Amino acid sequence: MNKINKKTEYALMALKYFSDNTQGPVLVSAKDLAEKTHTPFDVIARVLQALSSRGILKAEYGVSGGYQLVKNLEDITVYDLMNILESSTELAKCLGSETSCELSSTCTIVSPITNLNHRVQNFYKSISLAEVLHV
Amino acid sequence: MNKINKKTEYALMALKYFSDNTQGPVLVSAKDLAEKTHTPFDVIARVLQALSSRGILKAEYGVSGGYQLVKNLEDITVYDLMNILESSTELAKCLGSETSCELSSTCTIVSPITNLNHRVQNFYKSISLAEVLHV
DNA sequence: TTAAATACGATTAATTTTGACGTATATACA
DNA sequence: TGTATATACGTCAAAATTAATCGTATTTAA
Ligand code: FES
Ligand code: FES
Repeated sequence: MNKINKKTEYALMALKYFSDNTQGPVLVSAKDLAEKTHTPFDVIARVLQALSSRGILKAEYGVSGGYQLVKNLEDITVYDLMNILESSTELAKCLGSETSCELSSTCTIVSPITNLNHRVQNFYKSISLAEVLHV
Repeated sequence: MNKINKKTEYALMALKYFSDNTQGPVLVSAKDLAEKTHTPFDVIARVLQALSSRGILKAEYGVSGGYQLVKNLEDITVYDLMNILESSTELAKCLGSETSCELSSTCTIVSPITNLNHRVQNFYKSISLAEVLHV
């Protein structure tokens, strides 16, 4: 289906909000972001946690806590984001995990798929979030 | 999830079989291809029908019938194949169909997603099946 | 006439994605 | 020091999508 999932979409919305509102308060809570982006709280909360654990956001606990953008969008690629939020960035199930192609020895297109997979990943690695969001 | 679906995978297998066996008989039946590629008959049969309806294969009815490759793999792009066999080639549900982004006016990333979508599609349009399969 | 092949509508099964619930932990502030 | 508010995360259920199957019609060589 070649689609990015909702989590990646929500992440783009959140990051766009951060980069569009550099004047306002630095810390923005998950609740606020859910409202601003019209996304379900539970889901975007998870997304923010994931971005935080990967050093893109910084989390502040407590009453007036929230998240802060701490990485430059120029330095994050679309591939990075997918890697954090998609269940898998591989073009086929067999790639990447322990269920290796070589084991299922009947497959006739291991090397074509592997090759295409690399090309797609390199493509996504070549695009920064700054490029995507500042259009 | 960014994955190609099984139908696209099976199509690659079938097309690879055709292009690897230019010496043998020109017509190959769905049954044969299912055996050669170790794929479920019903599914690959549908795939072959789809490729046939789009002018990539030519179908021959009857007892000694089957399919024949009638298009040059150089002239088919990965995008073409996805367009034939994937439920959608768009990066987000809202793109392309009648459920337009503009209608769901709360979305904050319509133009970024649209832009990224074009880039991805152009990327897939730039790769031919010959390039993919002859590695 | 019959067997073997394509064509396709409809349905079911399997998998993946999305969202929700419950609870633990941390911190500012009254 | 208690309370409200915020992040963190394990688990589960619902929804959507993908994959596979069943049944039947049509075409044609032998
Ligand atoms: S088993 Fe990996 S491409 Fe087929
Ligand atoms: S509605 Fe189309 S990208 Fe959000």
